[in-house]
Amino acid sequence: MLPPGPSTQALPIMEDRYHPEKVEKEAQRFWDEHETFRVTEDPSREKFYCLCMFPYPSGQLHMGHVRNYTIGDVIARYQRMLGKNVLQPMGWDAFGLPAENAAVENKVPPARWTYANIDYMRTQLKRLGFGYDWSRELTTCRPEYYRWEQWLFTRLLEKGIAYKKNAEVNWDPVDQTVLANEQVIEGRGWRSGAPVERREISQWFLKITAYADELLEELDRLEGWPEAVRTMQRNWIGRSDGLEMVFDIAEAPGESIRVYTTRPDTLMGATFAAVAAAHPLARRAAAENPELARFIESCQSLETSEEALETAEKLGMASGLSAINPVSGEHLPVWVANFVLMTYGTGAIMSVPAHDHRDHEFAKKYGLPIRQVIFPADGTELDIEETAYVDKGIVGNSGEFSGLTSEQAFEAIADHLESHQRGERKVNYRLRDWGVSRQRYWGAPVPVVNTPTGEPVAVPVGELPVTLPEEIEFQGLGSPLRDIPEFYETTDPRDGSPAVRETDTFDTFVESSWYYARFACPDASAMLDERANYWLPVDQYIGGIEHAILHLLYARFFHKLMRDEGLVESDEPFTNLLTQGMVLKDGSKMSKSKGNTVDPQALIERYGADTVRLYMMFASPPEQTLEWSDSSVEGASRFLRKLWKLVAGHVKEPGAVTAVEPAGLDDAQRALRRRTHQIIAKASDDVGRRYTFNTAIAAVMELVNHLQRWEDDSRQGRAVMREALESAVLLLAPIVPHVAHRLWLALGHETPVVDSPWPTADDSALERDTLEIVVQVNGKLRGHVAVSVDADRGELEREALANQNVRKFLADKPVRKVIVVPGRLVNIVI
RNA sequence: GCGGGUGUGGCGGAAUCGGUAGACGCGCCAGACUCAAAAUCUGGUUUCCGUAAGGAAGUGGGGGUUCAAGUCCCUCCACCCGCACCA
Repeated sequence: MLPPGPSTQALPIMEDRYHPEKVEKEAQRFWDEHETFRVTEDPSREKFYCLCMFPYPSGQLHMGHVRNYTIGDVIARYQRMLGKNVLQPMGWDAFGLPAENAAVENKVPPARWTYANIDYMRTQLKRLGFGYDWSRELTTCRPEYYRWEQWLFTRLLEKGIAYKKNAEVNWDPVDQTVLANEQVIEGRGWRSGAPVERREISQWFLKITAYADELLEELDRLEGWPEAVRTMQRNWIGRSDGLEMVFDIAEAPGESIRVYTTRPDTLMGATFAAVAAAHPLARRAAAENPELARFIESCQSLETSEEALETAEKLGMASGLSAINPVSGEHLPVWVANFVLMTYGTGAIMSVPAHDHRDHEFAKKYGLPIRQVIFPADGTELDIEETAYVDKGIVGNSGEFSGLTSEQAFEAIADHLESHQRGERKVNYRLRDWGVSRQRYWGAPVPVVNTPTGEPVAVPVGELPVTLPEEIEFQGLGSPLRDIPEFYETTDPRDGSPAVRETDTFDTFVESSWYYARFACPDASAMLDERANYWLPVDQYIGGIEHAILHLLYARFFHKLMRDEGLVESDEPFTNLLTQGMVLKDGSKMSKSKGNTVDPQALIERYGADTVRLYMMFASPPEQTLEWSDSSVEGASRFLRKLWKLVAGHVKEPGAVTAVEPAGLDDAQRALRRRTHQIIAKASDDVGRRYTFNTAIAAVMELVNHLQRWEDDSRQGRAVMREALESAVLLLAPIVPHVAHRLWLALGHETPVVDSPWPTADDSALERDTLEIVVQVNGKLRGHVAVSVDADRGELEREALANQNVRKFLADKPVRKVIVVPGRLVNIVI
């Protein structure tokens, strides 16, 4: 009698041909009906939160989305097969400029356009079979979402983290509107074509710089992040440790400038000082110097962005004033220079041409002296007139500080100036506070009321959300909120006197900075509730490298804001980050403007979702760029047909299939079983640890190719075949879940494959009696020998020397040395 | 300029810890099936020499370490990404 097993049940009838559309509908209906991907918090189980960067609902999915979400779905389904409680949500980053542009073009309110896009893109995601918990879907343009960031903002206002200050915007003088950077094309307004002006207006900021150090330090601990992203963030934060010094102005007793340097050790090499054109001292000097005034004017009209700066020539003009070196008392001429930034440090620098490239270039151009005060520790002689020496070394020509190392001189000079109250150690950051207000309509309203005295007051919590009117006439000229009295007419919450509601909206990066947390508790009656601490941090975050800096930095910042508000316990939002590569065609990024896009929808309709998913995962590893190839998609489809046929043929054979009896296998059966388990081990490592899905798929393909030639229909022959087929289906299940669902049923299982455990390699199946060993002569491959696994070194050596082809090369030359790498090779050196 | 990365057949890619370079797929060539085509199956496919067995060369260029280098070190080149006067 046969032992009871899955094969004793009636098998569902299986068609000979693979019909992806039918199979996929069937699987998706099954998941829907069983609410397969709906999850709840379960402290008794290990959780896994897998998240892909949510899409902007631009109209339809593009290949980048498909790649991103396929990677995420494969990881989520794999983790589920490991038995974890897996959360994989999806939502919509729904505010943004394209909706406004589309509204102008199509005369449709941005809200309506956005919701229509969401509806269509949702069907596309569903068609691809991603295992999302749709009950948690969120849309950032809904008041029930953005009301909580408005709430947080009022808290930050109270804490002084949110504040108002003047900042520049792009102003279109013809359209009379503020332009986003993307709307400025070659310095002109995108619609009017008028040259864009810079205007200073009062705007809202979040004090991210208060968290600069924490954001920087924790990068070292984010070991699950790509080094490239961590480096980019480090550079973006740009911490520098230096000294801020006071230089008195010789011609104006009582006046001084503050100067920042990271190289106090070079102080005695300073031969002039330089200030930014916008520096108060420059303006003062210009008052009596029309030529200088003209120069300052010309600096300000210069393009301050793009390539203009890249090649900009260093220009400057002497101010006629001089600054006194606080250590030596030397008088240094003060120049106004276009390369000094008002926005960094103090807007004034000491210039040390000998040890700074910019100062060197400037000194050469204007004939200023160059004085070397740092010398290479190894005594190398330098031509300091030729090029600046910017490395650290030994200090010289510096009075009492001569002979010290750069590091010692830093400390000595800093101590000296601090003790005389002429300077202090100071840390500076490249990072600026985050300007969050936008003079745009399609965004979350900044929850503030502007009182007649000009003082902004937070909207009281009880009056939140401040809802954005959605049914509006949108012209694209300025924000329509300014034309809706029902929106802006309000009262001062403190005394009821008339006041004007803020019409600025938030930068859309605000919504995307905390959505990952809201997914944990999308219906919470607070910003977050205790469920957030079950799911957070996100175990695996997946998205494009283009978000390496801004989005990922802002989200980290928001996580800390929420932590300090007592909403989450963790310090960081994303434990592991995977940055997927771009999808290219003909060597360049797919884009509408280049006309090289491939529409995923057409592809899905033609081949089915599984083929598209398989191709995406097989074509290259996730972090690399993926070069699009139509014919390779064909290949993925071919493989699935082959697999289908193989399973169909196997289950059609009459008679039940027994379990494998390892002791009763012949050599060929043992070899097939070994291969199966080798591939389980390999694919598990590839999928689970390395995230190289392409090589996991290749391994399964190899197994399938082998199974195609398997003709042993004996009892054990069919048993090892069954085991191999089942393994292949399980290993592919996260990648091609629909066809795997169907094949798993056909193989007689009642538990759906999505809930079946990931296979594990059986060590005893991996054992073998003989090995093939490579024989080299002088490092060159000369032959193979089969040896028993327990052969010792001497035996290996004897076998190797006995090989015919090897002997041909040895001839009668003396063997100098034999290297034996057990289990691998023998190298004979002659 | 600074920082990071990549360079392997006709193409996408593999080679995980220094140990058989080119797995797997695409394409191409030949064959089987077919009236024919598609589909499918079988075999071949780095280059050069050779009917073959086999040999030589070969992982962007040059040099080095090692019994052994795509992998490690030095140097140069090309391309990609990020930052870009941050004192």
